[in-house]
Amino acid sequence: MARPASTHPTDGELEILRVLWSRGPSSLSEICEALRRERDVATTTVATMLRIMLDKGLVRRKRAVRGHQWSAAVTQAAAARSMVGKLVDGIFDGSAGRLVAHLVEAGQLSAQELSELRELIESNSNRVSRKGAKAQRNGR
Amino acid sequence: MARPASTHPTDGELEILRVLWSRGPSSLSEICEALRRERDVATTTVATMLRIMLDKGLVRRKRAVRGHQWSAAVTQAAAARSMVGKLVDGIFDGSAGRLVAHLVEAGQLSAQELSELRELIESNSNRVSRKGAKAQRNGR
DNA sequence: CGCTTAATTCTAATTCGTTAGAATACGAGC
DNA sequence: GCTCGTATTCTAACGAATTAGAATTAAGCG
Repeated sequence: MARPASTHPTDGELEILRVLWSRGPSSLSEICEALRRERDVATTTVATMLRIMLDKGLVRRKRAVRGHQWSAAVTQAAAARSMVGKLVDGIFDGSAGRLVAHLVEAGQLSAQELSELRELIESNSNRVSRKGAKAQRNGR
Repeated sequence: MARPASTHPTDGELEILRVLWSRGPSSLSEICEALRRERDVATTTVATMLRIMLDKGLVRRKRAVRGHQWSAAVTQAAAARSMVGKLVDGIFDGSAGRLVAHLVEAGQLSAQELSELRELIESNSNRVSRKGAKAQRNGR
């Protein structure tokens, strides 16, 4: 009858994951230090969040000389996939294309990004059209 | 010390907004009916959510013959903008281009969507490059 | 007018997310 | 071994989100 626990990382959890993604495995104090560059936060708060994230399977830990060494248990790409999926289902009727169209139309992309994107699509649409005929490459 | 109220619509609120976006202004019972095509929900639950959404400025209401007529106070595009912005800041370091790259690389886009996208970029990069810097196109 | 039914408001239970103090554990140095 | 400081666990407060019953309001109809 209450709210179900989110399967995706929350905002706060994402902050910590960002630190771990960019720094790699870190101690509690290192995580705190990184977070404090953005905003004030108590050490125990971070510790509590880490414990909860451990239960959820978002982070892992390994015994270290002093305390633990914490690391992300989900990759940035995996988190991106699930969050983007949710967004797409939520407002773009499940169509990823609509999301991209929105970005282009809303002018969220710089000219440079657009041109990079064009290249990316170029190289990627080749790959896609060859997919399923991958055996072709060497004989088939 | 508690969680701050979200500035974006929550999952439940989004469900209701989706109904209003697709149906237009609706009565409580019409909203309930639409929601019940997806899952079971009590009328009072929907009424409570609408009242909260009214406070947040997500919906509007107008007196009707019987009760009110409810409508979305935010457009789909505006909601998309804020939610995409949050996602981009959250995992793509503020770069919308990275989000699109993720979509392309993760194979979330069909071949057809890719080609449509290519056209969209074509027509759009003209617009963008004329806006500020035309030096890009044949400079490099 | 009184009954039915839809809509709304009032109230509340329950869990989640966020925050952090208090208590505890433990390695290091004197 | 005892103290110092860092890390962890325990505990808890509290608002947000979700759900919905009970009570109330009000329209429409016979």
